[in-house]
Amino acid sequence: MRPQFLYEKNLQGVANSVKRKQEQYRKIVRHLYYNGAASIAEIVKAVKISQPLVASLVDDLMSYGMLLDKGVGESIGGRRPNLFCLNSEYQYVIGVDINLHTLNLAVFDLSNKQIFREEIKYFDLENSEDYLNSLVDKIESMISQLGISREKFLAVGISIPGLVDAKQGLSHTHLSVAENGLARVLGDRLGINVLLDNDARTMALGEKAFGKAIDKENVLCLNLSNGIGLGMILNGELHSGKNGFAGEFGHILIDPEGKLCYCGKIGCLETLTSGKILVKNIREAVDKGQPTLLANYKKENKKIDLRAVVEAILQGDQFAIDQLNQMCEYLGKGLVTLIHLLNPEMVIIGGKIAHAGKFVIDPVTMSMNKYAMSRISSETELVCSDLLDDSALMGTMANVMRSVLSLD
Amino acid sequence: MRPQFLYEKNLQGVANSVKRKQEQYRKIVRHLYYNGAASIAEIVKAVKISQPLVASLVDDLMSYGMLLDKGVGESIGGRRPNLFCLNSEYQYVIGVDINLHTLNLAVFDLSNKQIFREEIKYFDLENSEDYLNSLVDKIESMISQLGISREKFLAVGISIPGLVDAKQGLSHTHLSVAENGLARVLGDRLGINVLLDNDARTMALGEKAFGKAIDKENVLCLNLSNGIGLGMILNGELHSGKNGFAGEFGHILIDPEGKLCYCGKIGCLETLTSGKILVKNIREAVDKGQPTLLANYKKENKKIDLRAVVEAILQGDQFAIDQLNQMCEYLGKGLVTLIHLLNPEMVIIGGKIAHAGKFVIDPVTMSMNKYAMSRISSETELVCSDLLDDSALMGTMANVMRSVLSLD
DNA sequence: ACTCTTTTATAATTTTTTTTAAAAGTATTC
DNA sequence: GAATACTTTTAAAAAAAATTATAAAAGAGT
Repeated sequence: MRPQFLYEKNLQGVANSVKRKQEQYRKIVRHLYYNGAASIAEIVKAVKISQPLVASLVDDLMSYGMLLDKGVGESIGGRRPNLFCLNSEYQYVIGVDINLHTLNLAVFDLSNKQIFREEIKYFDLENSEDYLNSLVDKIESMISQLGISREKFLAVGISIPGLVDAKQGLSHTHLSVAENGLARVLGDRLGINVLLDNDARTMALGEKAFGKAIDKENVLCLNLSNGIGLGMILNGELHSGKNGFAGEFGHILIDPEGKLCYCGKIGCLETLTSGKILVKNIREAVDKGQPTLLANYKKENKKIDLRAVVEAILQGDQFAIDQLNQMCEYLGKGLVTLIHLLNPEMVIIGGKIAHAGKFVIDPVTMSMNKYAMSRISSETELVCSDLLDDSALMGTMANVMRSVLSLD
Repeated sequence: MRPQFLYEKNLQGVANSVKRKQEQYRKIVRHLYYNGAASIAEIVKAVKISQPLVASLVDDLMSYGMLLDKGVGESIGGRRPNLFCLNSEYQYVIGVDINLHTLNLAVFDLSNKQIFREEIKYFDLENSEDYLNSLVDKIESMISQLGISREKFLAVGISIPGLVDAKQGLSHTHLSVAENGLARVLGDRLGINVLLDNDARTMALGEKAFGKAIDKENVLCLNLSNGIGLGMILNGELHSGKNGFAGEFGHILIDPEGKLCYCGKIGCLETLTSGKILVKNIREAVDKGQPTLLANYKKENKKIDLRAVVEAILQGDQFAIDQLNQMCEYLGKGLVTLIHLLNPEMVIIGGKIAHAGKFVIDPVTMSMNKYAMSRISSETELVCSDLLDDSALMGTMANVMRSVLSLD
């Protein structure tokens, strides 16, 4: 059986019995992917198929090379079970995390291990055929470098900033040169299925699958870097809205008397809270002679960017901390709106600013305490991501597997 | 077979085959409830069960009296099909719409027809054993008046304002005298299962099942009366949040320099936009001698309440329209936040103010045009409910049937 | 009148489950 | 420390359930 069989849903002109069998296989693979090695008995309970049938399905999957016999496990008071697990080398997933200035690539095996990882700096995102070509080249060279045959790749998962319509595979903000839709164009060129989504949403999927949102049903994931992104897990599912435009948290109104935003509106959250603003404010202060660790950067002709600011904060730089605190007051205000509307159980802060840890969490918490109805907000936990810079990349893997193994 | 069989999910200590059969029955009943009369062939396509099996399941349901043979239908080029439909008198649902000052009661049959309907005015909601008793009395007398045996009632659906945890059957804001949870207490007293939810969410369910949200996946329903409620359909499902506190739209921040809200925060949307404020402002103006149709009300010693204001607006009262327009500007601001965050395909305005029709829609639309990013908001349709005062009551029916017929 | 459809009923076959039994342990008792 | 009782896991046989295939019925269109 071809590896791709998992991917082929909604098969047409195929007997019903074939579809049903596929679904049964998928249930088993799904369970093993999400829960690790299991005995026949455990699978039976999880997938609600009878034991003789599960045994024969597992046999089939073993004969295809998709499952491996891991030998006997621990007994819980009777005969010791035979454990089975996914053959992690049976298939692979390519993860592509597109950022404004860098590109992260990875290849995952079915145990979610990154068997290849590359960070390409100074890979500036631009809407050109050239960018598209070199993106394809990078992926192709990764594939040939690994020497894994193309059929072994289940899909390519892509994370990209801006407005994305995942259902249609369209990226509206970036790479609109791909006229038939980015997913389609890349898929055709690579000969591998491509799955696309917005960076904040992809991060949310990463957190749900591998981070702090595991087993949570209503979680908001903030991507705090130069802008503000929001990915939402609601009722256990990623929320994308009608056109995939959901999550424009950066452009909600916070200060009606505030500054003009680049989006044309006044007082958007992003005019008050964003990495870009933070850096800008600090640069201006440094120019005016503000004493701060970051002033040394300038002397040494190093660039004061967001990474540098976060570093300074972690080193205890008083001025930078103050600036962040101010920002967090506004961010808290915005978050309160989200919490009042959606009553999530957890808010996860990710992106570059998440590296600041308690230096973000504490002031945001204070702001929330001030502005939120405590009955509602007290049910919401505020934490920093522990996947950090990896969350989008891990999210691409999560997105692919979620799509492939979904049961609908 | 007892009518209640549909309701009994997660049966324990029962053979798997029995559960599966129940699920098959439920699929068929579900299809007939949501789509009306159908032939065996149509059911086969919809529920994905083979034709011989569907035929025998339908036979069973007929013999239980749950289904009726509607005779032959139109041919589409071959033998004319035999149509089957739900026996609408096989079971009934009680709907209870609790408002601050009135109580709406109804009994629905399985064709969603209100076979009984009563509006009880001056039935002020208060947190007392007395209220609970007279609520039960009203329901009991309705039941005995109809002469339908208790077993025929599938469930009681209740809509109530305030914070509600539907999963647990708890009403936090009102009727907390019911110590074991309102749903439980009423259920025990009535001897019928009780389903509880917040009024705005219940309205959203009503709109999704019977109103303008049919076939839509992402819809926001506003309950604009004395306060502001919000019910959200996201990814086709009602969103309640972790504790059922989602939808506190009235308490999102709109004006940081604004007035103190009764919730303790400053500048909440409800301090700027709500029926209560509208009425208050108009009353004050009337006292100061403002020329308006509503001034006559005062002369005639009639009360200036929200209903009167809406009436005046519909009669073209310039001052009242102006006041509403002002309110709508703020409401639009708030809605923009929602639309940016959730990218819904439709926003439905319900509640007493929805009676004003275009007098709300137009100014809110204008405000949205001003404050929203048009790429996102242009995908969102803004309409008034056509269920109007019935939406919560219809929603209780929808809630019960959704719960009973869900396939999980 | 004939062919072509669609719907329904019946028979045959396949699939799946339940039942039963065997295998391989653990815990306990004497 | 072996024998026994009790578990859990797996395998095989028997029974049940569900589907596919086939045929018949009932009508539409030409």
